[in-house]
Amino acid sequence: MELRQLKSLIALVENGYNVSHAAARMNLVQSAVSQQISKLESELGVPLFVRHGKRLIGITEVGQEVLNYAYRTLANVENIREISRERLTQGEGMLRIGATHTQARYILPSVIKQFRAHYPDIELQVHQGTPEQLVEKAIHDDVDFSICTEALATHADLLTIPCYQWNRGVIAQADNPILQHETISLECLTDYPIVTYVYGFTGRSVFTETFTKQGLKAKVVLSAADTDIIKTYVREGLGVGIIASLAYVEEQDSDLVHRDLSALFPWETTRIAYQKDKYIRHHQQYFIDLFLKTVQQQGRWHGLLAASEA
Amino acid sequence: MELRQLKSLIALVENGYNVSHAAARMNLVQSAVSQQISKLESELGVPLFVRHGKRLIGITEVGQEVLNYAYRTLANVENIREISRERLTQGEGMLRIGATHTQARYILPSVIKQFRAHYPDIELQVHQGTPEQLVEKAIHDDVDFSICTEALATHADLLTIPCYQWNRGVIAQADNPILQHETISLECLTDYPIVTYVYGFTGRSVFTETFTKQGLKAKVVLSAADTDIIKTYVREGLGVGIIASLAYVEEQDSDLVHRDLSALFPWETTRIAYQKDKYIRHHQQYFIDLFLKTVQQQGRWHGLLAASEA
DNA sequence: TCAGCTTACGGCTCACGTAACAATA
DNA sequence: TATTGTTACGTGAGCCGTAAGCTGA
Repeated sequence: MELRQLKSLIALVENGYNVSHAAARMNLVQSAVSQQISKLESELGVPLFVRHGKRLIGITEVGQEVLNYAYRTLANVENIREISRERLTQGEGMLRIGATHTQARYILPSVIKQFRAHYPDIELQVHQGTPEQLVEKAIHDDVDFSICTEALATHADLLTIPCYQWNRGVIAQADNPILQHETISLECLTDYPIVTYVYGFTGRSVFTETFTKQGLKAKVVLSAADTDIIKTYVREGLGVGIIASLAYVEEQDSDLVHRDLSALFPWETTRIAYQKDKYIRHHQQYFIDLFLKTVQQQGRWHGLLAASEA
Repeated sequence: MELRQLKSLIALVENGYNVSHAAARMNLVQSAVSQQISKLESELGVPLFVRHGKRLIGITEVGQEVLNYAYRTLANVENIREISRERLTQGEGMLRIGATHTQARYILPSVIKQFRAHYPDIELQVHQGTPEQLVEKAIHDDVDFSICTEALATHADLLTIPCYQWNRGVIAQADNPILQHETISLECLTDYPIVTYVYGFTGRSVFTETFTKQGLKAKVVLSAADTDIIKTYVREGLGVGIIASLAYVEEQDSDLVHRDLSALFPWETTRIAYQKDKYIRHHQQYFIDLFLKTVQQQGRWHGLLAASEA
């Protein structure tokens, strides 16, 4: 068996079972790919593709299993290259972090500042996106890892490390009547117009679900993807904001009052996610360690750590 | 990069960095291996071996990392072969189970009986050994998986599945004075000559530790690797036996009296262990499922399952 | 001097490209 | 007929083997 054959297999599947396209993608002619596939099938003694006459129209069950291992095999080969590249370009290269706006704005700055001090020559890229996009980016190696709260459970190819937990708080203008309640309950919140995150971001689905479970419904008058926009509209008097508490910054937001709501909502866990079989370069590992250390020092962990790596 | 090169790398390390031996092992001449290693090193751009002049005397740090991925890569390739072999020889082949005497004698029979009914043409091999040997066998693929209680935590390359829990009981001849105690305590046990397992088997180390923690010391007059021998000497009147309760069989051992001691000792967890990256054939998976189902039906689980896969 | 690795060179295998053929839509 | 896959065949890259050259022990 040759790596060449596994590459052909993958290219073929990724190009809709079209040998010509796969060959073009590999900078080869059709016949070359055709031959490699034949060799692989004859060595294994099992057809890997479903054929209508000569035309390939699908993959067999065995083919699918082989394909999975072919991906892993080539990923390992890529890791070997990465290891040596690491050695050759130590302290150089780049670090591509996938993060939501909340992470990038409120959590990452202090970590990145420390990182830069240690690795001044590494180019840092912060890729923003929705949690779904970040998961995709991590899977397709468009980023080295993604930091997010949602949408991580779905993919089996990702390894996730729980980093910290957060919960919500309400922010309001100082004269807002909601602040006169001694303790703020869910029922009480439904009386006020709310500004919070859009679906898919920063725990919005859990937010909504919490009300639904109690048979309640929050009056969300505006939802936004990031906290700064929420604050802006709260300042405009559109309503009270419900945000991740970590996004309330005493110094900058002194015109707004923040009240903790962690008694009302479940704690959310933010995780770092990266490809399961990916080789982690030293500076990547350093960043992860730094991130964990930093959030730990900030006391951002609530409750017990559930052992949850797959 | 070529698989050939990774094979050379591995062969070289496994033959004490001796190119000639490695080549002989691969049925090649020295120069061939030498060339492949050169190619690999020049492609990666990093030396993988430590040299004294021309002689190889060790592996570099990078080399070690590359080696790890080389093993994984070739393991994946082997898995691909295994997948197709599976398809070609469905229902044939063999199942190689590593087990201690206790497993083989008291737990496996009913599982194996069911397995044979479903896969009559599969050759069954039960490889016995000490837990340490079984772990080694699993790692070196001398068995498909090993079933044991000890020595599993040590190796990172093994995946382990908790299967069932067991604890100890005392067995004694009906007229033995120990049976007159209403409840048997650790202190009480120290008064009697004890026959139990040797170190490394069936929880012996935990057994000893339990006494030590209480500042006690059991008077072990004879230790053996398997329960049948312990029973034999108990019948000879040498002392009272302390065995895994599951090894007391009402029908066969009616001449001996069994008293449960699970209040005194920690529960032990028996696990199935196999290579992390190994491809599991259908009949292997079937056996594992059958084993789990059977011990579960027998109610052999005590307490909560700790999520413990690595 | 021996054991052991590298380098040079030649034969041979085999992967790829060209091209003719086959089959499907 | 256009598109796509297979088969046949020639060429060239490269792998392995032989053998000569180095280099420590």
